[in-house]
Amino acid sequence: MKTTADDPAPDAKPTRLRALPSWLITHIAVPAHRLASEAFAATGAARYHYALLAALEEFGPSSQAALGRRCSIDRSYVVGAVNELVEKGYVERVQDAADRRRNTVTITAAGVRQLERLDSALATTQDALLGPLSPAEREQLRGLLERVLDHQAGQ
Amino acid sequence: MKTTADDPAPDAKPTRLRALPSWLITHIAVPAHRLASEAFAATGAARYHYALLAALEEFGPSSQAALGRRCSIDRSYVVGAVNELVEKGYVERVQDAADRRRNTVTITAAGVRQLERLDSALATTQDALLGPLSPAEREQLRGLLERVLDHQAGQ
DNA sequence: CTCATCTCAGTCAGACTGACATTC
DNA sequence: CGAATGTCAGTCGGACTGAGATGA
Repeated sequence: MKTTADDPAPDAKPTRLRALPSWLITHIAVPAHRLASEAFAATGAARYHYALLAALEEFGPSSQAALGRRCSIDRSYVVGAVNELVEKGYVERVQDAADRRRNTVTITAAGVRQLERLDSALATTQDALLGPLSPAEREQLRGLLERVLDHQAGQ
Repeated sequence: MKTTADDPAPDAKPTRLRALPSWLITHIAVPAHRLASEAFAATGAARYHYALLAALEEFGPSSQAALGRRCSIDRSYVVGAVNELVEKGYVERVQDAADRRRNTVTITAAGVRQLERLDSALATTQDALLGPLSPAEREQLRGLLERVLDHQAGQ
């Protein structure tokens, strides 16, 4: 007897939710975060290491505050993450002579190598995340997401 | 003097991050979540109300466990959310006569009206989230996200 | 004086876990 | 017995806040 809706495809999602970009995004964010964390852990990296190394490699030596702004990371976390990176020899932290409030953080050669290791670990991750999407579709998705993020950053 | 990378566009994001779908998604998820929460609050709804009402409207009366599966909500939260919806008169909860472990939850006429209010509140939200994307691009994005989510659900 | 930087301590909501009684 | 349901308690890492010391 079919009094309740328990029988058919017990985990079918309501079409209203599937039609809602914000719902799709917040739910995809969960595996996206998990996959990235696993890739980091497997490469001996932690939470914000990749973003920090990427910013240092691209923009050169920076203060911790600037790093935080560039990577959308709170300055409180930058402290700890830079500590870890220093300990592993991936960055150097020296007090800025011109502005002695600041620490100038610089990526090392070992840091660049670690960044490249993380690059390839993350490439695998993106495959697992995007699954059946073709390269063209992935780029399409990436471009659309980039525009959405830019719009939000401009708010 | 330009010894550090603090000067140019102080919040420019590293291209490595912008190239990473998982980074884009997890960062867009933050405003997406915030915008939806605000829309819910403004309509007198809370956390999971929309998903639950949508599932009930589409699939008919369901047990709380089935609701949780359909909406990807832990059954612990379903309890509280259904309590709130009952209190507001948007759903009814009665013990299932055939299986007395279960509560059968049914949406009311007032619940359908509330669902429609939430529909239009969320439509505004999607505009704020997706900003400059054309309708065709939004549908393209939505379709790609849907395929990614389906792939993750199948994992 | 005001502001930015770095650092650490504390807070706080949200996601998850475990346990339990009930019923199939 | 094992499995599912509804319910409630507790736990736990992650995001955020505030304050304080230093210096521009």
